[in-house]
Amino acid sequence: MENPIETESEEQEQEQSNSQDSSTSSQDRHKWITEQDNLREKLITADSFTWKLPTISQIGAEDLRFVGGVDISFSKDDPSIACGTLVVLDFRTLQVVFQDFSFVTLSVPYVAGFLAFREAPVLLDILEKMKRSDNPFYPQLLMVDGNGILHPRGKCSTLYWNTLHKQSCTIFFSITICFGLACHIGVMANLPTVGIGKSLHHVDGLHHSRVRKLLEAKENSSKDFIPLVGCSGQTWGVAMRSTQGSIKPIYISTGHRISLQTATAIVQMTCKYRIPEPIRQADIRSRDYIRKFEMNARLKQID
DNA sequence: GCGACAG
DNA sequence: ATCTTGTCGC
Repeated sequence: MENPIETESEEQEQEQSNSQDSSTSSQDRHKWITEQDNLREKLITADSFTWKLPTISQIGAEDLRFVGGVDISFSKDDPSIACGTLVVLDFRTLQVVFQDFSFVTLSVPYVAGFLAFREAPVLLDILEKMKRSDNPFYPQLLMVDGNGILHPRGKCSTLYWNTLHKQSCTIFFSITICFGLACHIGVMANLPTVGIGKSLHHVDGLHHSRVRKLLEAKENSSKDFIPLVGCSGQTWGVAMRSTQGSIKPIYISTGHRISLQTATAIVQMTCKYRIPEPIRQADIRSRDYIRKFEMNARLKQID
């Protein structure tokens, strides 16, 4: 009888001997995996902060006040040119109180499961710059455009037949590695972070069909929260229907130093639209910034 | 071997 | 991520 834990080492690498794609070699993937493993040792998935969650009735000085949002937009002219953006919102008013941008040329490609190695460096730079300057608006919590622990890396798994749902499922073991962009930024910046996914990253038997069924089962309320419980029994995050009648939910997961419960509550309070306001503002302003940059580049061409 | 694969 | 058109609603 095989011990299922032994499948742990079956980290299957696709050998890319293709010389064209030097930037995603298996050596790179190996380095990335090791780095994720190391950073994950510092991951905290429970509430770990000094501020408090404001209540409707009373406002305290120690309440959460400054919530950040980060996003990256790309040039349509040159896809390697990107604009990293950090915004900070006042949690009470949801108004933007700080914004900063940074242009970069990205050499690391997007590889599913390794988004952080492409996007985190720019965003961490902007955060670090803000912290260095002792800016009073430095965020107490950061929302990230991408997942937290809802992340499929390191499939230490086995297939089994789930008679209840009449489908085959993948069991994950405790050694499962889950460390998305939000975790990566959270640990590196030592900041509470929440991951916001706009589409579902398949983990532990969680597929669109399964989530859709769970959503349809709760049609009465305007704001729904569906725990994303995988076949193994682990809760990876929450699917949230943030807008009334919206078919497409957002996917919330713990990044760092926050529990899923607290994260969900805060995201709900910042949702004027489908996407929570810190992420939405970062996205809008980032696009705007790169659009103006491209307009300038066009004008210079004419000269 | 094939499909799937956050942004 | 980005490319796309119109359309509905305030």
